[in-house]
Amino acid sequence: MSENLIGYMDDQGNIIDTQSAGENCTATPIEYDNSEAALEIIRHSTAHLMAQAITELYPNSQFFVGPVVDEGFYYDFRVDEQIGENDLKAIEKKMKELIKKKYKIEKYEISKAEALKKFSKDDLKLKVMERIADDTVSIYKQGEFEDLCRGPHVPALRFLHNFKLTRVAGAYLGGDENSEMLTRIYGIAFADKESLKAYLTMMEEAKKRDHRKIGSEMELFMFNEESGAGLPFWMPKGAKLRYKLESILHKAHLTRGYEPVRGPEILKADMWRTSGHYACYGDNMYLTEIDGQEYGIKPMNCIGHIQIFKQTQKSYRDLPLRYYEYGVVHRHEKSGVLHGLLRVREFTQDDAHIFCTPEQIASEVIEVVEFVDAVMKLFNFDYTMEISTKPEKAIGDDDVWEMATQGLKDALNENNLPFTIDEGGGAFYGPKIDIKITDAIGRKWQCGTIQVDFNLPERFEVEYVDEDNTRKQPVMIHRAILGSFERFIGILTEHYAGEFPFFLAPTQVIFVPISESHVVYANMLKKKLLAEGIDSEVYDKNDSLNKRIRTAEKQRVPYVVVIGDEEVTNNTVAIRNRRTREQYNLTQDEFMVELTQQLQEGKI
RNA sequence: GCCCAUAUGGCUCAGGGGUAGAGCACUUCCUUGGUAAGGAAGAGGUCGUGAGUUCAAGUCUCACUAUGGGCUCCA
Repeated sequence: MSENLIGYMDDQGNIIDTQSAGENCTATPIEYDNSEAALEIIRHSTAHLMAQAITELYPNSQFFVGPVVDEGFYYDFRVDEQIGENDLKAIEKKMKELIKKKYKIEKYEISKAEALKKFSKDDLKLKVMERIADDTVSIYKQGEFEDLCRGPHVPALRFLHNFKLTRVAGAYLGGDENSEMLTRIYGIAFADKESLKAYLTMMEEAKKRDHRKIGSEMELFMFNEESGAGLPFWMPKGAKLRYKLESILHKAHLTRGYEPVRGPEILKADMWRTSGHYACYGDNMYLTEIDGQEYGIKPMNCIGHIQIFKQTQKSYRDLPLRYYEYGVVHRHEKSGVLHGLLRVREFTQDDAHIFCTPEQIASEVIEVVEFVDAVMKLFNFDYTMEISTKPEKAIGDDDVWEMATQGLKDALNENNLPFTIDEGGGAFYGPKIDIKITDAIGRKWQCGTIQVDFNLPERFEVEYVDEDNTRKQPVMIHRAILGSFERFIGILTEHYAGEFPFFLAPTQVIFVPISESHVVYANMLKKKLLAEGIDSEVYDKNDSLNKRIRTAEKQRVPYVVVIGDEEVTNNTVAIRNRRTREQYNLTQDEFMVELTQQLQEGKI
């Protein structure tokens, strides 16, 4: 047996640890390294080692589950003491002490009945066993410590060295909000020191591009304690960035046959009763009273668009009719889930509603999907699509749901677009396709969404006159591509680490005149750029040249342009291109051509 | 909402039961410099909010507010 053998993998991809495998196991051996299978074993055992250390430090602790997850492992447990980040070091130290005792990890099996008796005083273990169907359970033992566990584990503690406990958190027992909250400690482990170090470095890098950090460094947006949580303020730089994104998208909507509309921010509560939001979404709505009547601030824009559609009589010739709005909505998100721009209580959706016939659903959905793809390509985003089906809390008939869901699947299938299914994840009024993009730290965020809705047109009695002069009900397709400007800009910021493409950068050019005599030329160029819709600044503060270049660079602007005697005399510019990290000289005309070309890149 | 942590000048942070420090930023002056920090002087905070303990509280306790890490991943 190899020194480095820590388990086997059978034909089905199941991991068998050395404790479970017989003497002559013929399955593929798993060596101690950073392979997926090896890491799973190592991390699982590290979780146990952590539990053992916690038991020694906090003798009253009781353990629930300690699985391996995408990034490392965790263990949920109940403990009398409060454990904070500062206690993690002590636990790590104890873990290292335990390793020195060179325990083997042994396994034995007992019947479930015996196990129930053995752990009769441990209600968490009993809870765990409730979820086990088998008649026998396995127990792993290392030194004095033993734990009910399915495995797999490394043969001995000597395989565990390169780990780090990363954070302590609270977690509901079984993930149920109404259950008791246990303490959870997360950790990570690798087969070698270098990989652990690389992982920790990567986490540091991810922190550096955190949109909250960059957003405050670049003065894009802010929050304010006195004003309330989850309510973002857009500072001049952020507002410029946002305006550019809005403009790009505005043009893209017009070329795709959308028409701009706008509804009020607040509507009578009866509207929300009719729509079903009051019943299904009321907990998340901000309600108020005006002149003795209840009103609700809109959490969605659909109602406004429906009213506009209904204002004039529509013919089948008007369909598909596409209304779009940068709709400001308010939603009461739980305080604990707020997160920078990625989860806020007031945000602006790039929202549209397409009124069409059932026959037009597939082609409209395809067009939206193409629109989504164009936007994602513009920013080089990877994204995935997911179809969500009927949730528990829903309105509308089952067969209506079925028809709409099938419509979405057909649209994607016919175009060979891959998707996954989220059973029960739909909105209460219809099935949907969600577009999820991955941010710099690998987190997935739902951005765009395409939702088919047969319910609202019925509830609001939306109609059009068909070819045969009868009144029919159109279908509504709700869709957003960015999702919200807030979240999307948050993700963009992390994606680009603040180095936005030229067509989005809040300040696109910074001029640094070498001395006072060059300021006039710089200001003239600034004006010229502004006429082309390009934002620039002139850094003529009384600082040294080097200092001003440094300050300009730190702003992450695409172009820093130095202006001196040479440039003024020859009508040229000396460019520092921050995106390509190159330095070169251009004539004024060449410069204008280069910039306007880059503006064009933002066209979709 | 729940668990844990954090909250000091605009920003980043140090300090720590006896009435606050640094760097950057800011203001003024000198310097007019060719590609990532020239020099000098100066202004600015009562330590998130409220209450309590104490002769004395940024410093201890409690509440609140805000921020951060979590709350699907099954022995």
